[in-house]
Amino acid sequence: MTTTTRRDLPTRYDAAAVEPGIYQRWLESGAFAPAAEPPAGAERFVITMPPPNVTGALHNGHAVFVTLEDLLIRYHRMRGDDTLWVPGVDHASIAAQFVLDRIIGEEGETRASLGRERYLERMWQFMDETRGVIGHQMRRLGASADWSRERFTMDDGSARAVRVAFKRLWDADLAYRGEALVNWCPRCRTTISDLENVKHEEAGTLWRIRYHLARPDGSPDPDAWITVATTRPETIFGDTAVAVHPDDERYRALVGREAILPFLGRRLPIIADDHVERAFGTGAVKITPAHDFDDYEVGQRHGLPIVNVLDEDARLNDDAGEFAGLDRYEARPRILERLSAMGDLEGEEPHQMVIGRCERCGTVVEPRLSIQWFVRTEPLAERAMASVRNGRTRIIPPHFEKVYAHWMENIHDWAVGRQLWWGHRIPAWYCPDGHITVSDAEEGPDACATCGRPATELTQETDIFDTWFSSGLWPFSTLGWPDDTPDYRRFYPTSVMETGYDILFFWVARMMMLGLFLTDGEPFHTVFLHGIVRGEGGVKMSKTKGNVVDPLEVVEEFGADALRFALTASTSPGSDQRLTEAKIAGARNFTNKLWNAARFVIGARPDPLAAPAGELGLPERWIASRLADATARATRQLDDLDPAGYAGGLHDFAWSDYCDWFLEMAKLELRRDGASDGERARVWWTAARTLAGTLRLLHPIVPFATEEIWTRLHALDPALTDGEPLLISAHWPQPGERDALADAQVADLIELVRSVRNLRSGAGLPAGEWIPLAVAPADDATARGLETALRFLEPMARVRPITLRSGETAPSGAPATTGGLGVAWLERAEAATERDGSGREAYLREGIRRLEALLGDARFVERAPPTVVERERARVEELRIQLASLTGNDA
RNA sequence: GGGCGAUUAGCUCAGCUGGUUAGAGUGCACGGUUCACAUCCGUGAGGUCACUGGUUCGAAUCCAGUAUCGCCCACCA
Repeated sequence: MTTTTRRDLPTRYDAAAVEPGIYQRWLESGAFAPAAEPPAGAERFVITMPPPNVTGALHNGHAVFVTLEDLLIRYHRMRGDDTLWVPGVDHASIAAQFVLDRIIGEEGETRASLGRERYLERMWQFMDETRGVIGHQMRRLGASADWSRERFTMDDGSARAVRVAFKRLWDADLAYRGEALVNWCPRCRTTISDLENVKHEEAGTLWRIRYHLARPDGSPDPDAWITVATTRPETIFGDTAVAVHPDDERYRALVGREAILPFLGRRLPIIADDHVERAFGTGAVKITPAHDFDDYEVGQRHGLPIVNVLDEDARLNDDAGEFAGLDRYEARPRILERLSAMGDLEGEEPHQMVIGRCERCGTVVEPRLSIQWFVRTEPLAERAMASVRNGRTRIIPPHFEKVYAHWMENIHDWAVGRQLWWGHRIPAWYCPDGHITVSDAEEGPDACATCGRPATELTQETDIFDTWFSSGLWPFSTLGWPDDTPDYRRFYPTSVMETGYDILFFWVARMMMLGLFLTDGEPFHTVFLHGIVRGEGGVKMSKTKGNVVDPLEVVEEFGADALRFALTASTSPGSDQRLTEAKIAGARNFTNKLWNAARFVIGARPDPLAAPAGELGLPERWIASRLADATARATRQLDDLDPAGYAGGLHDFAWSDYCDWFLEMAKLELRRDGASDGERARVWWTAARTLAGTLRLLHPIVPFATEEIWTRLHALDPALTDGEPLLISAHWPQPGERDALADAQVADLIELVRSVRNLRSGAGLPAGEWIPLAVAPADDATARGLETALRFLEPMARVRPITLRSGETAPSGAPATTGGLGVAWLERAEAATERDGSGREAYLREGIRRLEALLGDARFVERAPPTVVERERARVEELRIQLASLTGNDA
């Protein structure tokens, strides 16, 4: 038999060196995948994760979701639940095309030069190169997802789900095709959703332009005009009216007359509409229905013609006369120049305005009139709202329920078509007569659903779906839907959907709407939203700012456990957090602390190990009680989705209770003269078993270090691990019994040790010197139990000898302290001359003063609950006794 | 223009449904080579809980208002 000793183990835990090997062992053990059959009576726990963009490398924002989801799944796996975590990536059509366009650009190609087919071939090739990156990074962080079920939103299963979903929406009249003004990115050359149209406050200019009034013969009156204010002179060619407010006295006489459009000479009716803000600009607005959302509505109200003057690249088209062919921003100054030359540019002023830019490329978004596919969202939103309102799906933190509800209430129809190539093509076919056939068959329809023309005469829609359409199906499409598969039956609906609050609308809302409609149930019962990870100084990490911390670099330096712990310990649902190197280093120190505690335990094993003998001593009973408490708390916190509380609580338990106090006491017991081999064995077993219990509790958050230590404990003696060779598959512990007496006794001991150390330090006594101490026990009962306590007090406070002085009080001037165990004072002449370092007396006096004031207040005694009054009375009594024993006076 | 959140030690943050003299980590100061760990151990300093009112026997905690910061939504061109 080989014996492991401390010497065999390095004093520092080298996370980066051991983590990959541990992950490999987990993989080989098959621990990540659910059992073939659900365990009898097991509860279900299924994670819905946000599939990251296939194109992007993982950043620390992703590390948060990997960490939180992994910790939940590991916890529930240990609980014996029927767990599943399906990993995967999103095809991110617009983002992927953006990246690929750049790549092929470097190769001298463009989208147009390649054509759709070759472009898509190139895209799949690109996917082969990048698809594995995210998965690799997730694994490095320890993600215990079921990789055998890994999915991609462009795989066949997703494609089928998309077709079926859309067909059902179409059949239910929840999808339609129609003309509408949509957000258009001239650079990406596609429609984007409202959410992708990011508003920015920017400095612009407001120009005042004269539109001459029309004379009866239709010619412009050189001496009469109406001045409009605009920020977009280049859309002038699309004007079809001038609007003023109906109550605006300045213009009342003009309503009903006509103005002449500069350059083109078109006659524009002057109309009255409430939409116009009298105080803004000149109070007169040019109405351009094809290029402004407001104007479009005004146009609808007044039956105005719609004139589109921009092409898909945002260049002026042939309707722009002499300016045709110019880019919108090239045209602007030229138009202004000409207007100025004509004397019709009345003036300009700086103007702060909100401008929409494409989330992906930053180009100013152009409202564009086109025929698009829409999903009718109102009926879907109604249900999605109800599910949250009635609690069938809860959102954490709860205040996001309001945000969610507000968005749902004001929802617009969802323009789902994208004029891109990389994505799921909309399964709609047009026949020459204009009929639309939507089919969910992979090969498309056999014939026009309306007139029966054969498939050969039909042409498929070229638009693809918004990426979020397929993501919206994720919780069930990844489980085999629309087929009634075993996975779907077993794992749907899912349990916790964990993601960042920034995609609440993009993704969560869509999953709710589509899930409820398509599966007739909520896709998950809990939405857990985490915050954004910011860097040093609180700035959001972004590539352009160059402050992105690569999780893999962190992992290499500090270990995945450290990153996971740092992220978890300072996460608060829905709130942003700052990730600093100091935090990560602190977490790394914690894993090192665990490692060294294990080194001690392993090295301290008596050899040979006798059979444990005797009753559990005070430190053993105490740590068992503390472990019971830590277990109960950790369990509750994980059930309540309080990962930060869980991490923090165990950090304290492991570091403070177990290492600082229990192991220190255990050392003394193991080395105590006169201890029998059986007693030593008993103490060691407690130390080792408690360590094992702590590892179980910590495993979800620091899986690697705990697994590594577990392995060594198991090798040392399988009895320590209950014969469970791998911690990842070990069971979550049940909390043991609390021991109130041991809790109190050790709490008193700790207080006394601290107080005496405090006295020493305050008296300026050298750290290494042994100082005589006198102790007067609080009472006879304490006196009888004091022997054990003093055994620990002596070395821990470095006091010797300790003399019992029952009934005595501290001589005046002696550094003294008191607590539950009684009074203690340093017996040392020169110490007495030093200042009283404890401050204990002042503390007690202040406490008594406050409580007496409180209890002397008749209103408090009369109105506060009796239990509270009673508790305060008992407290003041306790403090009085302590003070009396300390000073020798009857206080 | 609406709405939401935040404001607690130098820094990063806990503090649940109101009830000891408000905590932790980190930083700082001082002291430590006793054989788990200096990525460590011990001791200490440091906070009128943003401000003003109110409710209450009692408020960091509940209510109202104010200020500052942040975020989300929104059709003044």
